[in-house]
Amino acid sequence: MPSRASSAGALDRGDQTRRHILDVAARLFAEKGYAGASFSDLVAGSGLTKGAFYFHFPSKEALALATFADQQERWVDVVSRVAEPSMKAVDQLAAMLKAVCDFCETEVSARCVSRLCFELGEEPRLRPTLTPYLSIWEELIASIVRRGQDEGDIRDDVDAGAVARVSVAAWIGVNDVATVVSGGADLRARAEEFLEILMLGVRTVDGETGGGSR
Amino acid sequence: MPSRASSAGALDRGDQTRRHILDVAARLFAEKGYAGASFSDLVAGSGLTKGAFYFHFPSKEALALATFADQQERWVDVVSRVAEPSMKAVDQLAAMLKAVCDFCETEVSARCVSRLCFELGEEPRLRPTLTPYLSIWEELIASIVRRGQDEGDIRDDVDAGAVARVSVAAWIGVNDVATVVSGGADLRARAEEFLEILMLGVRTVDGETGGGSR
DNA sequence: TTTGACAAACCGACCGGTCGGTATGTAGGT
DNA sequence: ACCTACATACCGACCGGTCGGTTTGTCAAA
Repeated sequence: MPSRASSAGALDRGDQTRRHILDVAARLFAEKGYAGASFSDLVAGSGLTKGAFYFHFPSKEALALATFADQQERWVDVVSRVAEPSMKAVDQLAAMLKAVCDFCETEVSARCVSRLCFELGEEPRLRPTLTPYLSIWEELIASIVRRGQDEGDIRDDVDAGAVARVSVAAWIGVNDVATVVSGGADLRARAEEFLEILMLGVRTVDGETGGGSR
Repeated sequence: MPSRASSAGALDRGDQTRRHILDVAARLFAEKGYAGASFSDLVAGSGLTKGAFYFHFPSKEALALATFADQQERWVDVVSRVAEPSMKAVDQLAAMLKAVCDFCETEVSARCVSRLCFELGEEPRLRPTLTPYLSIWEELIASIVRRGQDEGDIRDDVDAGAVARVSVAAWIGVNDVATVVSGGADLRARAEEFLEILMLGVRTVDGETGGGSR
């Protein structure tokens, strides 16, 4: 019996450390940004040493990229969890917005994705790695908007892609503004304000069959 | 009788230097952010020396704050220049958006205002200095929206303040996204997309007297 | 079952360079 | 002479990164 199973608790020690490093990095990058969070900060923040860091990641930049990818996955998880097939598209959009607000309120590290995206994106070399992050959201939202059009809740004469692009950008801006004016306290209020105004324009008028609000 | 007037050409040499430093700082802060632009970068970027910098500004932070304030004034100038009393409010909003797009396209340093606002705003101590920047825009836009309501072009049942808050946040997000996905090339397209969708919701329906679109 | 070879995981001292900041010097106008 | 407006030299702390060494876990031969 080459036992097989056993290997638990030992072989994945490295994975655990890697995970820990990623979590700490996400928090610090979210708080201080890429340039603002020094390697020493990261080392001190975890209980580890430089050697451990550089064993798992070849450079600070690579660590940031890995952190970015890791946290992006969490965002995708959070958002896809609210998708119930029975839900109407317009309700799903609202639920998604609520979910990301919850996420931002409970996890300080949530903001690291957008911060890293924009700070690292300054370097044109890294853009191909970063921009898909935005595309994913834009495409996801666009597809839901199109479904909303099929369901008759969203006007047919609006460009689903444009709605998606605007929504993503607005969310990012709302997040930034809320952070600086209130430390994130009024994030939810501002986000709901946006959704309300957006829906004012794209929703079909009650009682109509869809295809323009007048 | 202490001469007074004459002093031209000599006394304002310092002002010129200060101006030059501010311009260089604006460009570098816009490109690299506060933490990313080192003092040495700033010194090297201008043809000057550290001594000159520290004569005019007591610290890097003070320089950043001064740069922020200086560039913010330019934004106010750019926007207020498009305001003609004869213009209808809705047209003025569109003109303002066009003006800020132009500004961002021609002046790379334009972005330093928002970057500094958010990066320095991380420090709660500086928020009281920074947040008025956002309030100014929100209040300016809100007042124009209210005028649009008086003129019957904007629905009475929308909250002008909310429209303003959303617009400012959306603009900031649009600017960020456009920078990272295209280096700013599609800023105008994305900005117009936003205005279109916004207007879809807040504008009164043609032929109606104003006060709700249905 | 012990043992020993080997690799993965981690440590921490150390590197050259750069950070923001200061102290001192000095040219030139008034 | 004195003050403004710079230049220069220098500081300690810290930057991201390297490296030789130690520990920890894996597996196979004895």
